[in-house]
Amino acid sequence: MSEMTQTASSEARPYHHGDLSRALVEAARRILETEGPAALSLRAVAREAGVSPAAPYHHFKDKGELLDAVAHEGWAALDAALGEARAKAVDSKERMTSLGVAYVCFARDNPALYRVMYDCSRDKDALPEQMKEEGAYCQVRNTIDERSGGTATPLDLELATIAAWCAGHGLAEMISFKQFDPLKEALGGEEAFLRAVFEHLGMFAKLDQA
Amino acid sequence: MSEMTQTASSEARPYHHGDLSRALVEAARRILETEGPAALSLRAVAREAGVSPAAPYHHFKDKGELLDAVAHEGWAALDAALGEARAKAVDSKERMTSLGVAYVCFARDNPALYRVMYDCSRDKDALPEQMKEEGAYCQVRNTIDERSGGTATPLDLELATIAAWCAGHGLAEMISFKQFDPLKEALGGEEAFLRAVFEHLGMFAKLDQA
DNA sequence: CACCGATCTAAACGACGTCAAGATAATCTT
DNA sequence: AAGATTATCTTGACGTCGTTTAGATCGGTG
Repeated sequence: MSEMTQTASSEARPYHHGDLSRALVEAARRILETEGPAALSLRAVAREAGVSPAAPYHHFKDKGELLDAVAHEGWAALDAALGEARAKAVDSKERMTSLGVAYVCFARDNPALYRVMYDCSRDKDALPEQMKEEGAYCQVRNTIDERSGGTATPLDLELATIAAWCAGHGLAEMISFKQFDPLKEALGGEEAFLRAVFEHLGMFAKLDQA
Repeated sequence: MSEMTQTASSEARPYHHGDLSRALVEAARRILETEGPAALSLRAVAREAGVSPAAPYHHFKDKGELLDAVAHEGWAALDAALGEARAKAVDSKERMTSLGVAYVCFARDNPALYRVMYDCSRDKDALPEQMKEEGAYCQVRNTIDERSGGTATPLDLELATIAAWCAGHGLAEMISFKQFDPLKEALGGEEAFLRAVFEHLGMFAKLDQA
């Protein structure tokens, strides 16, 4: 089996790595966290994993495919984060806001990973299949459905899910702009700011009045 | 003065271009529209403008500064688009939705430019100054203020503006995913889809009930 | 007219993504 | 167990990129 996850500084590695695919993805995530998306070159990933620049091509068709793998892990992590938030909130009314806050916090805490996730999606003009089957998107839809007491029509449910997703993503992209720092302070912290914006969105006005 | 906007194929250009800054920005926009953001290299821009790869450095500190100039024009174009939409809508209730639709349509019709606009903002962790003074952001705030009859507190007004902006941006980024194509058809077109989502956002529930 | 600063070119550097050839090791066949 | 096959990794190369340095060219000022 594979030894430790190994960086370039380790002792001599056997000629065959053992599990280079995995090591490359982990190296990529390490670079993303420490140096940001701009530093994420294929060569840098290979360097970090301690292999030659051409080695990754035996495991991924090209750079894009490696990033796809990274993005896949990102979506899985987001799924998990939303799942936790959903489980914690007891009140159905509050659960939706918690979900939104959790989404934005994930993006804030993993900005580079979040960027890669959407960059990959854009290249394929589609959100990952992963989301369709019990992924993050479904969690949002289920939470909304639950909140509406199951009375929402499929169309309304889908529209509400899209609306919520867009609001979350939009806020996730805005939250890092320092423009809003004074406002965050005035409201007593970032999470309070998030909750205030979500409240203003009143994303479920239509469902509530039904 | 400057001759025609000139591509690489034109007849011999004088050694000094005349207005290379402008020509470079225009060349960049041309490349963005025809070949997309991935093809937008400094060298390609210089090629398109018919100058050497080093020429741009006498007008812009680096590639980022050229993109800043492109982004600046993008924000101006967005301002104009929102201004038009705002002027057309007579009903105060409808005006807000029209503004949102216009925003998303701008992003859909100028996807590469829209991307450059936000990429530049991210590099500076701030939306452009441009927006602060009668720019797009102010137009949204003014429209919201107008709608609330001027009764909204400054805090509520700011939060509502942020909420609306996030919703618009989020929807703008999602609209291109083909995931939602069936839904668009079901609703009878893309604009109908946009309006439906905006309606579901009920972005002004809080202001309306006041 | 001579000069000077602004503008452009030519040539080079290192880093990048990618590919073709060859080396090495694990696995399969007999 | 020995040889053949296949998967994996390295070396070296190609073209492109952003950027810098040195030199060529030109417009305007004395």
